[in-house]
Amino acid sequence: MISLHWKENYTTDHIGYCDMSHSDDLSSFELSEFLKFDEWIEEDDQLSVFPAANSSQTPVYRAHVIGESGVAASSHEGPSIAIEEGREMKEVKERVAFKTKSEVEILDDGFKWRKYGKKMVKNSPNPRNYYRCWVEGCPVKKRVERDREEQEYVITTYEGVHNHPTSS
DNA sequence: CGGGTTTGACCCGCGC
DNA sequence: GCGCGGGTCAAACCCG
Repeated sequence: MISLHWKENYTTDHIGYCDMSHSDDLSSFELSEFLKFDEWIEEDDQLSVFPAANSSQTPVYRAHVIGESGVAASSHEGPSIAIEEGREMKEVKERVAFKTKSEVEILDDGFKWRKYGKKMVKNSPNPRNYYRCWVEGCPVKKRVERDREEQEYVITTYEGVHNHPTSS
């Protein structure tokens, strides 16, 4: 039913990010299918699903999991959105966060990003970087910061949905 | 010279 | 109303 696969240029060092292809009802798939792929995801974390920007014909959705542990303190808001086949997607401010084990903070996720800000966050020795999607008219933004207590992890927060296919 | 990045200023919502 | 924290702007800066 649900098959998961890592983006091919990611190694097993990277967690919490994957594409998901499906056959039937998206709103009722088992969260537990996800769990075995990611030790960070908690049982009661919310799952949000939205169409991945890709040019293929088969319906491919990108899924992220958001939970208390992965959300920057001030930005927590329920991202829950259910998508039904053939239904128009609801207009919501989509905001998803995931955590990646990595030494570098520049993770190639298939999109081009343009940095527009940097900020020191309170109670953290690490700066937070702000990026906007490079494509004209695309509303997507992302924040990248290193986890406060687990320095080997990078927290990336996406906001919005790409309105174009991935370049590169 | 041109584009993206840097970096301090600015702005805005919120709690006191 | 004011100060603080977080997000954004934009002019200077950097590097090809």
